[in-house]
Amino acid sequence: MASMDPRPTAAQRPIHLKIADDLRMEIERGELREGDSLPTLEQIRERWRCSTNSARGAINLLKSQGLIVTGRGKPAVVRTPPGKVVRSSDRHQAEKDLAAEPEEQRRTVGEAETNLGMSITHQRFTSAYDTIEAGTELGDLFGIAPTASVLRRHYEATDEQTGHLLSFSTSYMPVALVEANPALLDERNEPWPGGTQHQLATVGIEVMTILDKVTGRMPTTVEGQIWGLPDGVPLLICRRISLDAEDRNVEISDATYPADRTELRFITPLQQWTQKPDDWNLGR
Amino acid sequence: MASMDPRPTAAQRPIHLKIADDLRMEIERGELREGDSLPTLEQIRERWRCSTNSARGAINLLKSQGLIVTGRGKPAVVRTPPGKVVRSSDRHQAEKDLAAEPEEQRRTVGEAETNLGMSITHQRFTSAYDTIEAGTELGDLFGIAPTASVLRRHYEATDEQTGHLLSFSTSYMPVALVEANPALLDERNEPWPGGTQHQLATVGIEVMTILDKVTGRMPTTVEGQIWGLPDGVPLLICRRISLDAEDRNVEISDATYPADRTELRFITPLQQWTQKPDDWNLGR
DNA sequence: GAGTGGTCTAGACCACTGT
DNA sequence: CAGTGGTCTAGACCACTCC
Repeated sequence: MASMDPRPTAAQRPIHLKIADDLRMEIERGELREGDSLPTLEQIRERWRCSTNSARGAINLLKSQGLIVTGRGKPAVVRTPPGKVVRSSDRHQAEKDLAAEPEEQRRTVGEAETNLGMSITHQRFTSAYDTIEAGTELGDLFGIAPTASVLRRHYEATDEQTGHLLSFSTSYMPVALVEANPALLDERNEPWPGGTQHQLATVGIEVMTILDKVTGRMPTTVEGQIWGLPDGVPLLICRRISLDAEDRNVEISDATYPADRTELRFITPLQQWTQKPDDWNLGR
Repeated sequence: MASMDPRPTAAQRPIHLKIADDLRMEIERGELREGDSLPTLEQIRERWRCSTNSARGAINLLKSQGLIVTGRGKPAVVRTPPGKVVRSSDRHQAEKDLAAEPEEQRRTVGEAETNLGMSITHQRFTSAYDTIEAGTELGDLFGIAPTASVLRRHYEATDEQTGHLLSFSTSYMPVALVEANPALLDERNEPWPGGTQHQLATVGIEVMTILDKVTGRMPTTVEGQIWGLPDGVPLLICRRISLDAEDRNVEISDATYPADRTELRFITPLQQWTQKPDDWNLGR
């Protein structure tokens, strides 16, 4: 098997890969720790006897893998991953419970509080509503005509100091479902006390199941800028579908999260065995 | 605000970013479709009047964002994302149900069948057991001493044709929990009919809750090779913790998935409202 | 102002694809 | 064997940080 392998030998392996591997091993062995400076380009050139561009190739590779961060005038340093903010699925039940509370209760728990361990005063929260045609994708999901109207609600929060995004999501609901309560179509009613689940309640909809679909991809250049992401940090992409008692899709929400500072957490309760397996507790 | 912005003007913006943006816009506008060839380096040099290295810079950027794939001798092409394999949390309940079935039932449903829509004959499945010290991280999670023994089970499946990884996971269980049934410590008993939940049943443990923690990061060079990943594809990282009726952690499983071909799906059932919200069904 | 990374050029050679 | 991308060199200039 190894003999069939057309891999280049060590000698002809690209030098920038060799450099990057050596540096990565130093990081993994702890010789370079978080926050430490990497060798300068000059030092890399001497140590591995290569040109500037090859040294840069190695640095770029490590950067694109999220291992280091760089900046003009400063040496590249080993990246210190930020702490992760947890977004747990038990929030779904908590929001449903909240929606059944009387208004004065609901008011006390704001929407913005969903967002991170950051002081609310430093974030700017915006929401915008519009109405669009469903199109084929949303039409299929909601089981409505592609020409039917869909209410699109866009939410984002930004850090006032840095201007960077802190949260970003878009929600879709069929207009036919919510127009019975015109207040739901007006963005001036945001933030709505009790959130989406209470909004749906005002038109007689109780959400019974929530389905989260999670995947990931790299940000575009623009996305990297607006989130303030260093190179090499992926985005987590989450589509949340809310279903009512008849398993109708009543709301779809798309959200993106920076993977380096986000942990999505999902809890699955299992039903108790009605009958234990026949070799239950063999051990005693 | 804009006036304070020290961003370079269009003129002094790095040329490789400009090239990459222009090409990305062509892709987004549909002028370049999936599978289409990008301009050659030569053409880029002419069109944007730059050097080879700058043209390469643009190509590398688009590649690291997962938008294109490249190969020697072939022009770069717009990437066609592979179909996504769904991994749903309802499998947790299905596995629990299976574990309660008699052995002949359990045998019919193999472990390998968990893996993708691929013919089983073309994949090679391996498992390896060893016993390690818990260490502080696992010790904390299991509530055992850092010096206590933990059974580590490693599973992977590879595509026999390409040699690429198809699935990869590592599972941890405290030895103290499972040693009552010595068969559990022997990797020659893999694949175990009924899976981990049945294995735990033989030592008197019923899993009642499963907690999934999901995040993402870029693969290292080696990880990219063994999964056969093109550049610009992140890994989804999933840690699954199984809890018994007393909320003890009884098993921890770490798995990684290539984000471009994986969708993780989580279902959250909500409890019915005992009392409808007081402005229920305002609309009629 | 010295040191550092970021950008850029012009051109060479090699590895691979496809005709 | 022509065309293409991958690697590499040697060196220039600029932007930025830190002393």
